[in-house]
Amino acid sequence: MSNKKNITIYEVAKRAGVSQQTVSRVLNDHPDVSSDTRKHVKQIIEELNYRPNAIAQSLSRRKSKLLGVVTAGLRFIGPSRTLSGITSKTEALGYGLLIKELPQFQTNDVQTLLQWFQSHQVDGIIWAVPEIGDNHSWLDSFLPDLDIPLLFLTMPQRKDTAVVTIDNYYGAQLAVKHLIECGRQHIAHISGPLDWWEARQRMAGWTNTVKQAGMECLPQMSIEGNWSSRSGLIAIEQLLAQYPQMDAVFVANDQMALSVLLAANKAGKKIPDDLMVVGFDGIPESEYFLPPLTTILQNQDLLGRFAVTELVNFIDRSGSDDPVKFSPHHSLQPEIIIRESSRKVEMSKN
Amino acid sequence: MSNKKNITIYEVAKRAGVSQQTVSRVLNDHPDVSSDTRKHVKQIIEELNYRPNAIAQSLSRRKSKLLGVVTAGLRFIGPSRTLSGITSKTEALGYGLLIKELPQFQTNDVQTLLQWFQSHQVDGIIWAVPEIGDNHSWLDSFLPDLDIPLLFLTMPQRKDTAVVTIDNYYGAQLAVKHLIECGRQHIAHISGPLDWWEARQRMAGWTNTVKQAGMECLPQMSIEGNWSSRSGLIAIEQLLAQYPQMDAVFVANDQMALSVLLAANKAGKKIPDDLMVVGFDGIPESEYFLPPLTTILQNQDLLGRFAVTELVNFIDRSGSDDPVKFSPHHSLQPEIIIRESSRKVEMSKN
DNA sequence: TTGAAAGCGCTAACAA
DNA sequence: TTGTTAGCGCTTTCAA
Repeated sequence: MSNKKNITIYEVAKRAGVSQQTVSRVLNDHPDVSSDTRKHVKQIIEELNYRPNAIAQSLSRRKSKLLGVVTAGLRFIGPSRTLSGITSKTEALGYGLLIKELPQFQTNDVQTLLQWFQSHQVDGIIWAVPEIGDNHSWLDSFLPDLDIPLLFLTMPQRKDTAVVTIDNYYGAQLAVKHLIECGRQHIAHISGPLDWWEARQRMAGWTNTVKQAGMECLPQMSIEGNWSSRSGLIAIEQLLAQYPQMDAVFVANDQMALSVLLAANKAGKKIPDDLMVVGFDGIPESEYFLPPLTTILQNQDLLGRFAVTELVNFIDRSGSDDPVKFSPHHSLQPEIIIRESSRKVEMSKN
Repeated sequence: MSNKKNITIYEVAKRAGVSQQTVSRVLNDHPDVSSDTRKHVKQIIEELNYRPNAIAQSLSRRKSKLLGVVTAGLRFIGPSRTLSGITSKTEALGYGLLIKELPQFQTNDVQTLLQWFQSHQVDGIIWAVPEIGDNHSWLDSFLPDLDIPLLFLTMPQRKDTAVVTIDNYYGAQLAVKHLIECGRQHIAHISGPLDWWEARQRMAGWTNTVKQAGMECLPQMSIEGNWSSRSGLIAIEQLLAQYPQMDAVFVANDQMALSVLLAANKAGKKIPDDLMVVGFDGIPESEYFLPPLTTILQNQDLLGRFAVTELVNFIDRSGSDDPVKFSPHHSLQPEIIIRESSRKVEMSKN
């Protein structure tokens, strides 16, 4: 039972025999305080176990030292890893974090959301919802008169917009080039849902790399999944039927790749000999799939951390001199982890 | 560029030709406003697109309509699913959410954290970090003089403390009973790290259920893992060596079960015929393991939602009459999902 | 039904 | 180096 009423800066001032302003100065490490006074005030603060009221500070400073983050799909591992990166970097830079998770990836209530953050005086916002369909179409209408810096994750480069993303196109290239190096000639693709920008990027990486290698790239060589293991299962079965020459498949995420492994096995296909499989994401479990899965590792934690750094840098700068334009575009490169599902088969003949 | 200065309640009042107090009454649906005035003011608010400053409201009301959540390990699927439940229920109940993720499950900076939340005037806190080792030992010292309701997730029942958890003991019982019903006699266990309360509960459920069935329960029948697939691999290999009679294994999470499947397969054990495997968690991928995994489904999303409901209920009540004691204890029951990894073998003989 | 004044706990501007 | 006086934008008395 802490019966003490809320201790304020006035209590401290009274006890210390100084004005509340002096206490405020001590709190904010203002230089104009004699070291004796400072020491004394600090001691009183300690004794009273006083902590400044952050709400009052925010109101007065018109700065909250709070960031806002909008996310979606935390039940999936990707978004939550990104969030984890965001939380840790936010903390490290001395900010707090206000979080909103959209119930869907698509929402028509953007304005309310933005206003909520605004009314809470957040110093910056990270929009960590990937571009799907036209779920970013509101940008044109709302972005111009938002006076809070807003940084987007996982969407295409865009004029006057700050974006940090992972290079999915490059990741797909890595996957396909690896399969080609392994001598595969008929590389199929199971894509993510193609209204997702990321899925389209991965597919484009596949398409172009295959073509550039002078290999055929036909419609029956790819099937659209929806990221779930179940959809991967359906896709691989269809692929097995409609594209029997297939000797490798680049799957747009590890969950789908998991069931590809399973179905191929059931269909009597040996992996990697008959069919090589490469996934995407680099989830920890992929190392223990049967067989262990070659995959493209995207460091989503880093993505989140990077986004926060970028945003806070801007916030700090913008306080000073000229209003810098805030529209960097960065894209982080994933890397390939080669495992048994695509281990080069020994060429015993040549 | 929104050149308009921040619109305040005064602007609205001036434009509407009323006092700021009247505007405030309209904002808060106070009854004492004539419906004409109300309508008029609302219209002005609309025209100006005015939104009250939440910070100022918090300061004045001494209530923030914000909840705080402390989490850890968001890179794992469990904590993030719980968080997801928390975000959605928080939103649904009209609250905002301030989040802190601990860098480790163990922290010695609890006081700072609590004070941070306190200084931000949160109306309640959810401590969503599972009990590991003595990472909750601070409870005795700090809890008494915290004047914010605090609700814990995933720790043992405790006097004068609000706890919501999943019944891990019961879940383990479900798993083992199922294996016994399938006729298995030598049921081993791969546990989680035993400094985790949840891991101990699951192990206790295994131990007692095995014993109650009149079966032996020896030290060499269980091995401690650390939740990772890698540790599951090591554990099953050791188990295979030191407990060859084993005809079933209850694994404390699905990640470890994944590599059990893999290793058993490599060792020439047929699943489920030679070895039945039951996991814990019910991750979506488990349906696509090879073979599909029987597992104990714990609904962590629900856990999060439930916690928020409980907390907000208390907050709302506590405003009213007598200071109700806040120390409910609830435990949610998991359920079993039976799949191929433990499908009852046909008894052709009897 | 409405308004004026005070205050929430702090910071900022100006004096002293 | 310190203190005084105003706010920050709202809600809460208390009058009218």
